[in-house]
Amino acid sequence: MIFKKFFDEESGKIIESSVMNAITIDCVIFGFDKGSLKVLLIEHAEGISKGKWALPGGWIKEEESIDHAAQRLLKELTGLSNIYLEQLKAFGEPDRFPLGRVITIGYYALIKIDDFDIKAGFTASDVKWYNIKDVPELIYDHNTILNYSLKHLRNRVKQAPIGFNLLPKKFTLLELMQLYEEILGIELDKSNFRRKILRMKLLQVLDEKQKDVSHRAAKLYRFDYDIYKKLTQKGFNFEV
Amino acid sequence: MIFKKFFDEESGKIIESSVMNAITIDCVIFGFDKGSLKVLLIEHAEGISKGKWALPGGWIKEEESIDHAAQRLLKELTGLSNIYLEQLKAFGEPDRFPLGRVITIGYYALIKIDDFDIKAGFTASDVKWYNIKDVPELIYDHNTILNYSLKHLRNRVKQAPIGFNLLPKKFTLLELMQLYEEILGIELDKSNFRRKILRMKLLQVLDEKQKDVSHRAAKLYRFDYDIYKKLTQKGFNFEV
DNA sequence: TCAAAAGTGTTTAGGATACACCCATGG
DNA sequence: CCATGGGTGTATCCTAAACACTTTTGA
Repeated sequence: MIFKKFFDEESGKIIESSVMNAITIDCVIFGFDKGSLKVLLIEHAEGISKGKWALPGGWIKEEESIDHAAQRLLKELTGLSNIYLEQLKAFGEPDRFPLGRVITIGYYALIKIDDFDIKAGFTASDVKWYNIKDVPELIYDHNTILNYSLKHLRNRVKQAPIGFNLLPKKFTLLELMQLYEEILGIELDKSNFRRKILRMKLLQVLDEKQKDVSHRAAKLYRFDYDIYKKLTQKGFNFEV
Repeated sequence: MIFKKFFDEESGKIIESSVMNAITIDCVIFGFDKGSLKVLLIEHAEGISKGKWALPGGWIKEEESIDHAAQRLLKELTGLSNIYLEQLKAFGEPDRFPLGRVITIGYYALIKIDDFDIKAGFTASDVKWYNIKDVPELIYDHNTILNYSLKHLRNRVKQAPIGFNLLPKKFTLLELMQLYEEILGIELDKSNFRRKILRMKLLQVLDEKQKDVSHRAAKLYRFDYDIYKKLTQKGFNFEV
């Protein structure tokens, strides 16, 4: 039986717990800020990868489900809970990890950057949001995992309105459009985008407008998850 | 180090090889025959699940990638190689396997039933194509895995022309339409389906017709993978 | 000559696309 | 009064969908 150290929230202490020894979880956490898609990376503080950047990840406890492990790790690493988190796939090349055979299960999350402060966990010396275009070389196969996630995100965002998880609760239509433009790498027509997105009836207009902008203030909208659930039940396509 | 028995093709003997001890692979193999979607199941010949039906699956060797393991297992179990095989996702509830903590990685394949004979492998006492609607209770969480695959297949089939993997090389448009109807559980309009599918330019008309049918013989078509590759490169949607 | 499926044609409604234009606001 | 983005309107083209119709062939 292998034991690893964890930070226990209830007691506030570092405890040891048994973990599965050939499987890890790695999380690709996407954010969106100032018109750019970003990913959360950590710098390893110890071990063979000390000083190198990596996707946040960790070990699966013996008694928890893998989904739970992903949620737990994300909470430990970012402070966030109850967010959009999805399994990507398992990565299992025999040589992906230099110290033995370890398969990792990739998860990805979309979060609202403004909702929380990031802070380096106890095996990380630093944690930073990287612009997708400026990601450095990462440890192991983490660049592969990231690229796969990105491809997956581009597909998923066209199937379901998951992009909203990257925006603040209240947003303008232009912000939403720019999010899609950034993720998909395409240009969209303002007028047509408005019509398309509003026709879907997924957005609620708020009785509120932008402030402190040096031009006509735009209406604010919010995404209505209940409406979305009703629409998905009878099959619903989200092409932009 | 844990060892398991394998059938070695080169020597024709049963050999022992080291495997990863907390991870398995399970395969959902879909087929299509006489208008019905089918799945390949095996009956366990030994162990705690003796006499029960299950998805074909097995252990991952220490030195092989998980994709390779899936391909190998599929070959051992069905005789088929080099076919459309995709990772689904990992299933990791802590209680999914009764004798310990084992995470399984699900794969699925679409194959042409007529292309090969199925035969029970050496830890299986029987192997059978089950109509999707008649699948019995399976071991562990295999029903969950199967249901997930089915949902996934229904989605995937709308994104990419993977359905062709289920049909014989030469097929009629009506057969193709019935395949989609069966998988998606919907009814399609013959005329509109023809137009839509032919406009995509994915099919090559053959200089051949159906034989031995008691009505007007239909033209035979085949799917052209090269054309498909060209089309996908510039983003290509496959809604039916 | 009938049944059954192959295959074609036509009409209509609604969405996609492109693009011109007016509106509101801060500087 | 101008720059900037917010927001609306419209003409054109294309496709989806519904459905009626003709053709071919074996029994």
